[in-house]
Amino acid sequence: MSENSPEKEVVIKKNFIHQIVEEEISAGKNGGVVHTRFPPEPNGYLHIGHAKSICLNFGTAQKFNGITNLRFDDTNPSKEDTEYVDSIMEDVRWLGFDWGDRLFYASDYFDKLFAFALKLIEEGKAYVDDQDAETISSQKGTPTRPGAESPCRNRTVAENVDLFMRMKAGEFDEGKCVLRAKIDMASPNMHMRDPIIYRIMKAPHHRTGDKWCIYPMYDFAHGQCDYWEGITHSICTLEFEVHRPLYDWFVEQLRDTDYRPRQIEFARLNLTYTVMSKRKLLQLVKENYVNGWDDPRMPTISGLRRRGYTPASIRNFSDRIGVTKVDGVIDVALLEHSVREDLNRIAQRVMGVLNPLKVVITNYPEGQVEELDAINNPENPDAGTRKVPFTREIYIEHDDFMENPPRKFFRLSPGKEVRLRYAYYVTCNEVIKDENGEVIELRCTYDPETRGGNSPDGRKVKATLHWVSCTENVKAEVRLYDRLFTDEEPDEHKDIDFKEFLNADSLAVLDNCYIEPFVKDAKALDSFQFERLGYFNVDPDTNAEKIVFNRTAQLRDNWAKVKGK
RNA sequence: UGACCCGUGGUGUAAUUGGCAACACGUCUGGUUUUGGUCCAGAAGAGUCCAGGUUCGAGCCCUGGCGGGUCAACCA
Repeated sequence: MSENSPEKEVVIKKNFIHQIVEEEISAGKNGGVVHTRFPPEPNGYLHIGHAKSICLNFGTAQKFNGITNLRFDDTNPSKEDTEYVDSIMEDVRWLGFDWGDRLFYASDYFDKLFAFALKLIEEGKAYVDDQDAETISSQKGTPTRPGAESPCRNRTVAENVDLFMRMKAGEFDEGKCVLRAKIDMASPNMHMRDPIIYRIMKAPHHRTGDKWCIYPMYDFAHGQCDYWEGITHSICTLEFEVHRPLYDWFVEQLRDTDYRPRQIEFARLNLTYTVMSKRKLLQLVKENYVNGWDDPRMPTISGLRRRGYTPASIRNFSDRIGVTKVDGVIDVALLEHSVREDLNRIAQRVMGVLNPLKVVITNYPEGQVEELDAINNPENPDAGTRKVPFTREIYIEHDDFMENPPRKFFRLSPGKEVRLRYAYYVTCNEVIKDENGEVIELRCTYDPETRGGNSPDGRKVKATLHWVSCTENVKAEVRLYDRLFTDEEPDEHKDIDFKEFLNADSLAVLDNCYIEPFVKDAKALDSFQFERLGYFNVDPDTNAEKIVFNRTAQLRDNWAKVKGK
């Protein structure tokens, strides 16, 4: 894809996080250093919601001359996998961000975390609880009722150290005991009621192998990792807001200087007509409602990439939607607008017929092939021109012909003259139908004087149609996508499963499409505008036998609106 | 019902330290056009959840309501 034209800059409004950072810098906090991190758990593919977070974290650092770490939050080996690690790195890079040499894993800190846990035990701030999960849970209380203290709460330090060492040594089965921070079972904040910080999990870890059979919980790892990496702003989503006191509590136990990372929460992205939770996306993949994580209908970054979205379009989208603590829903139309905007500027134009209707130009010489000049991108004169072959028999779009057209139909109909883009004016003389009365061919005549598309006598036509030669073309399969769900918020219905709203027509495969020869050497992911239709890119399923296109987005279509009324 | 968070056109965001609500998407008009695209011009649409209060003046401050969200995994 050509990236030659300058990227349109979306005006980024100063969001509340920028404002906080700005105030801290002018107050001299952290010596003016801004250091963020993007901390995905490698248990699934990244989606457009993560893109928002990536743009926020990397973007905030960039804005204030800071840097950003990539850190995998891999504290739960039972769910995590290197497959996800690889895809996440690919996606972040593809979006256009660089973490330099600062690639980290929470598992890098397992030794330090263990030592810190031991320190808490020695200070009487943590204890081993060997009650079963259910009992511990029942002692937690409820949001409105305080919890009860565990009978294990007052073990001696020596006892706790011994037990914890034996947990580490693998002497206990999974679920036999846990390490808990000793904070406050009566706290109005559930997360402060002696949270579990280590559990036994006899699963090999994708990085540490069999070294550990106990693993730290998220709350016991995240803030500490931030602290050790010198993170200044730990930006996360709203649901972690209630975790913040705990985050601060651990950092407070750990720190030996004035420095502490600050957790700031923002609202996660929701998009209309889709779902964004990893669990639900995983379900769509596992249960084959879509063809994998990178199915072009998925809101995953890999899906959007395969669909033909550009990194710039996603970054612009992220900038436009803003950052707040209001939990809202963004209209997908805004995302679609962002790709159209970017692709309009950079996409090579080409003509392609998706639903062909054969047209024979009866007064055009048989066997003649003319090479006509076509503009590659009217938005970018530097893109130049190309030749398009014209012949006696061509295909036009079936929708561009109507035997009995309504008032505002400008396209071809019996007796009417239209322009074939970059070619000639043609007039429809005859309609040929099959035994079912379906129109299968048109007989037209052309005006040789109108070569290139203009009439010397100044005669105007109302419409310009795209076309492809019947003999000089590339045959293609084209996959048309529609929204995956029929409901604006498929997972916001109390009693209806989101899958009930799956759109049965979200994918339509057309295998009788003809594209002008220009695309014959196109490579996977190359984007084109098929004039008058939309943006299409080459799917990786393309091989020597057939070229496959995905429709990224349709062009705005006023006729469709008129027709709809 | 405990704690924490949130409440501005249809949607998402703005509104300098309080000064007559702005931008984008969407919608609707019209113009240009060899893409019914792009582009250009314009319109409709909120009086800022409600009620009090402070003030010459409140979307911004105070009080009290109302509405919504999050939190009770050995997930993150």
